[in-house]
Amino acid sequence: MPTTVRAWQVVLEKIESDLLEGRLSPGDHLPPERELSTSLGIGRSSVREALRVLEVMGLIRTGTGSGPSSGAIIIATPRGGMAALLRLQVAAQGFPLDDVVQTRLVLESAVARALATSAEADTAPVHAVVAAMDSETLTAAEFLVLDAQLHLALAEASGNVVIAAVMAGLREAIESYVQAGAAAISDWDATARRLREEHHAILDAIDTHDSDRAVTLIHDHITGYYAHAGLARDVQ
Amino acid sequence: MPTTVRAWQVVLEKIESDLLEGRLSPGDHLPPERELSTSLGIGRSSVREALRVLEVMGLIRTGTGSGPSSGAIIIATPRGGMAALLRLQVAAQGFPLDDVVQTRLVLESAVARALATSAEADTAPVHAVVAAMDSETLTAAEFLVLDAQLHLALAEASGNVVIAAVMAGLREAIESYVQAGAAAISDWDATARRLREEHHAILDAIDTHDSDRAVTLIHDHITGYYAHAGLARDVQ
DNA sequence: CCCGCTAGTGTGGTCAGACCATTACGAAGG
DNA sequence: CCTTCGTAATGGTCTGACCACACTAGCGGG
Repeated sequence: MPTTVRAWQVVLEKIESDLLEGRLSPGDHLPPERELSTSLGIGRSSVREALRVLEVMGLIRTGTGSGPSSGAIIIATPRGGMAALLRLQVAAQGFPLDDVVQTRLVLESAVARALATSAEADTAPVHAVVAAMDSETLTAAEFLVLDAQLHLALAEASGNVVIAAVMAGLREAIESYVQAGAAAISDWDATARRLREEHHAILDAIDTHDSDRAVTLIHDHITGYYAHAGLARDVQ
Repeated sequence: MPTTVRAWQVVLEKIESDLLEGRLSPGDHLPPERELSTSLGIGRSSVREALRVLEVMGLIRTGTGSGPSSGAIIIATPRGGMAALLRLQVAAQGFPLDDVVQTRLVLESAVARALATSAEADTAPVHAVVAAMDSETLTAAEFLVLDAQLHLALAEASGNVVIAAVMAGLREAIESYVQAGAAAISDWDATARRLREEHHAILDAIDTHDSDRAVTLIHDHITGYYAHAGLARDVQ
């Protein structure tokens, strides 16, 4: 039992309960910091600590000045917060790299299966990214940026925002490792060619509703890259 | 491009880079707030905002007083942070309930398959929880607490801390809905009996390495509860 | 010499007040 | 009617102060 509730926790709980009770919804403005401070009987600095947490977690956006775009506004965009959390945990060694990769594997396999099974999934954004990656003039870094977009587009096409957010976060959390791995690959052009072919094959399997093949392909695609880049240790 | 880097971001970036470069590791103490403040040329209140973020994300633990357990200590326990993030996002409607349930489904199925496939997985903690749930004198709330522990124990047995953390967070994020669903079930005793049987069946499938059956059982177990409690709308 | 109490020190937790930068709005002046 | 400048509202930041807490060193009594 926490003997003492810290001041900023009071603010956090108040806002969370306001959200749950429907007193606050996406798009709404939070009361100004000074008003929250006086109404809760809590110093403004403590209020700010709570708002900072909400901001980093992607729940609010803050803006100075006056007018409709100022103040703290509920936005509920989970991407940034999830990415920050995962990135920091990986940095602090709370999340082993292998577990991150394996989780990606689980989620992407599920996404591929869902897309290949669904009849009305919209894969147009995925096709657009794959087409962009066909350019031969891309550097490794540019290629990897598009690759991240591709996997994110797949997750978004599945329509599950939780999976999309987690996958985007996982990918960003290991971004530096992916870049380092690319630098360690001697023949990048050949690797890029192979990756392009795999992307086309995955998309083809999805579009032809061959779900088992889609899952196998994306599984091999991910494990293949990490093995090739010398990052994986023990992926199933 | 962020035109202005806010003061607390500087602190966050400094600590993240210290973690990545190995200058900070789990168990280490952060410099005192006042020292960080002067060394970075940033006000103490801004330093505190950054530390608050790290604390809520489960990266550090703070303690007053002096001695080895005081100050800010790197702990990297992702559970609390993941749970807080998911809970708030669900509250703010950034994460639809259905997507949360579906993600649970994906992760738990993967966990069940991994456990049933692995030869040396230690399922003793899982058995202990299942045994505790066999008591007939449990209230619905107590039963659900144990149920949460059960699913968490399964995830932990798989050895993947990322999946375990996400699953624990997802479960906590929808805890209030699960409780509300239980209250809406008329014949709770019969439901509890059925859930117990399903738990035993799942564990049996895992122990006999019947992975397909384990996946099917856990899938039906979860979808069954949400449908019965009137929570699910569109789970695949 | 040893034990116990006490004053001191270092830490996070909190608050109050001040000032700045930015933005919008409105009134005054052309 | 349009432009311009002042004013207000808001977050962003810093400073300084005080409190609560936990340990530590040193003093005094036995």
